[in-house]
Amino acid sequence: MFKPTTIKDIAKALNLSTSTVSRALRGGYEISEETKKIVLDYAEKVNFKRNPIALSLKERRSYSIGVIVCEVANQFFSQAIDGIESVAYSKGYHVIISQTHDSYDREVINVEHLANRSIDGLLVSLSAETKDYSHLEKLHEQGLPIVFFDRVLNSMNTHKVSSNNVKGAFEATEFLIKKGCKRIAHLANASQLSITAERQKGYEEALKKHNIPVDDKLIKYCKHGGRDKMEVEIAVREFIDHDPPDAIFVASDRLSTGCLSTLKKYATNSNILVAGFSNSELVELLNPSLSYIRQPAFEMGKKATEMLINIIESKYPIEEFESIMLDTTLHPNGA
Amino acid sequence: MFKPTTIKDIAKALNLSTSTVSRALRGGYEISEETKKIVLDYAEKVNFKRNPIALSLKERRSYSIGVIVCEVANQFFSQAIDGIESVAYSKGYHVIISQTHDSYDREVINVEHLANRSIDGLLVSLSAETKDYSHLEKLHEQGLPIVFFDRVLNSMNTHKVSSNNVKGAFEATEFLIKKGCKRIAHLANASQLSITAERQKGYEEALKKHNIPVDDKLIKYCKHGGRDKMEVEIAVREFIDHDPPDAIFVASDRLSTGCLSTLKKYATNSNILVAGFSNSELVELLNPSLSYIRQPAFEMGKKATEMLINIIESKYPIEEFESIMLDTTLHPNGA
DNA sequence: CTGAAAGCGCTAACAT
DNA sequence: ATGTTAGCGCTTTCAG
Repeated sequence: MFKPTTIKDIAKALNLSTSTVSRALRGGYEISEETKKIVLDYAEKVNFKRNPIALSLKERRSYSIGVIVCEVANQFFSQAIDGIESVAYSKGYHVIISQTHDSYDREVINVEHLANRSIDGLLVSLSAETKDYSHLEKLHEQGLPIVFFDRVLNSMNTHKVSSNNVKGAFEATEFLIKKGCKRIAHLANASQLSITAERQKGYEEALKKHNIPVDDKLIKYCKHGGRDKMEVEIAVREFIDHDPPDAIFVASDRLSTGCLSTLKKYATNSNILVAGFSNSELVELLNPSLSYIRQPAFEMGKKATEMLINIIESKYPIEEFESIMLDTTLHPNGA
Repeated sequence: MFKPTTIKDIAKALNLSTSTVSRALRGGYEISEETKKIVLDYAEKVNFKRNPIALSLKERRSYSIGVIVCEVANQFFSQAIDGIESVAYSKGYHVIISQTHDSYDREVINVEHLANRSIDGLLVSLSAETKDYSHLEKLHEQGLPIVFFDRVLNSMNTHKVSSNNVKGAFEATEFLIKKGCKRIAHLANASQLSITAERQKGYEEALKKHNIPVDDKLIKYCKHGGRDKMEVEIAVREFIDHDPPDAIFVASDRLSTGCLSTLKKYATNSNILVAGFSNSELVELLNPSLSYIRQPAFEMGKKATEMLINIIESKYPIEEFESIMLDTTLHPNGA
């Protein structure tokens, strides 16, 4: 069995008390250099590691933070996670990742699970299906630090990090307009998500600026965020099957690729331009091609984590919360 | 601050002893139905959750397993992780994911970190850079259960799960040959990886079967597994810059896409066929197109996790270890 | 059927 | 400078 050396083992072997060993190990100034050296050398020799579980129990904190995302396979989220880890590790925190696959049920289960694991704080990007927020609100009221990123819950009073979705969507839509498109459809994510409303706003503002009427029939929502491939295919086919648009503005990564697949399958020579949010590294290789809006995912992950650790380590309850917004970049592509 | 209810709180509130509460909570048969009901109801009411950290300390195990992969953004690994989670969750284990980004240093740090977090077992796919295995061997000798998947360490006596790389590579190479290709290059991963040797073996066997000589100049290794984009670009350009091959067989996911990018950039109309390992869901949309070998990633994750939990929960030390091999599937594509 | 007490590994008053 | 002790939350003998 896996039975690591404990402080007690060392104390016994060296004929010292556990507290002396403990203090020597953490370099307490009250311990003589001599003893310190003996202890340190011996600890080294037997490959001693303090048991973080015991520590957590004592300190009532685990030095780990939980992350709730829809899926790590999505490049936006894996890049954000890299950002999260970079900050967390440097401050001595462990990161526990949990995927909802855009399912509300999984989100509830995972949040509970993480809370049970005594995490010190939670980084959340909501699942596409989530409409009821009580699982998060309950924990927040109990004092668990929570920071939202990307898909935020506006009604909760805490730090939030997102990209400037309105502006990003506006730029992409205007780009399509300047390419000469008049009928621009919008393939959107689940309607209750913060990003959905924001991106739709940018889309509509661009249309209005250029005197193109907003047509509700040209807007479709995918309530499972594209987790179900068929829902994307159905939505796109409704666009193209009669009176097709000359462009589609797509609101998120998984939807963008789903949209391209459908176009490739059912509208091979259609010349429909597509612009959409995507952080995939493969975008440049795609055909049909995709003009894409890229979010500063790594940066967002970093910022959110810094904010979270600030709350966790703050001596006093925080009253003032920030909402940070980072700019996206548009990458034109294709004909 | 975040201070959950404890068993002690309940005991006090109900005027019982902590042991009675503890037993009632876990349905101990020695407790009267009446008391049990009172305790359960009250626990429900105050939203009591047992503290898993205290439990871990007591039981000397954490019901969590660590996973070491190079990166979650790689679809092969994210699919494998889904498989891992599906088994782990159903058996009551938590999954802690850790990325090496194919760096040896990160691998060492992460392994130590996980071991310190008192995980009950470790699932490992080696980083491309790793040549020294003492960080893993040390833990294994101390009794930590370890199961390898995909990039296995053959010299360690434990369970292993991989796909049938020799066969997969053979089929892909033979497919290229049957397409009429004669000069088939091989873009390989770091030479010390198990998968590299196996896939090269399949490649060479296919060539030999069809009486094509193996040419060392047509084989290039990427020692950072493509983490450094330039290394892929350099390798591919060496292939194509003079006397280009008519096909390239690529040994892994990141390399496959890197190879396509380079071809798109420097050999747009070359007609070089590419076949490679990839579990990306975007493959069908790529241009240039890629014939791909797909690994049963989800299945591999499941199997590896089942094996790991078997070791963890086994009453007796395990002596007989298995090496499972799963079949890949070839998906022809393009002209 | 219920309670008291010890112990998991570690730290931190509080002695000495 | 070092030792003793209590306690973090929970389970589990051992008593009653």
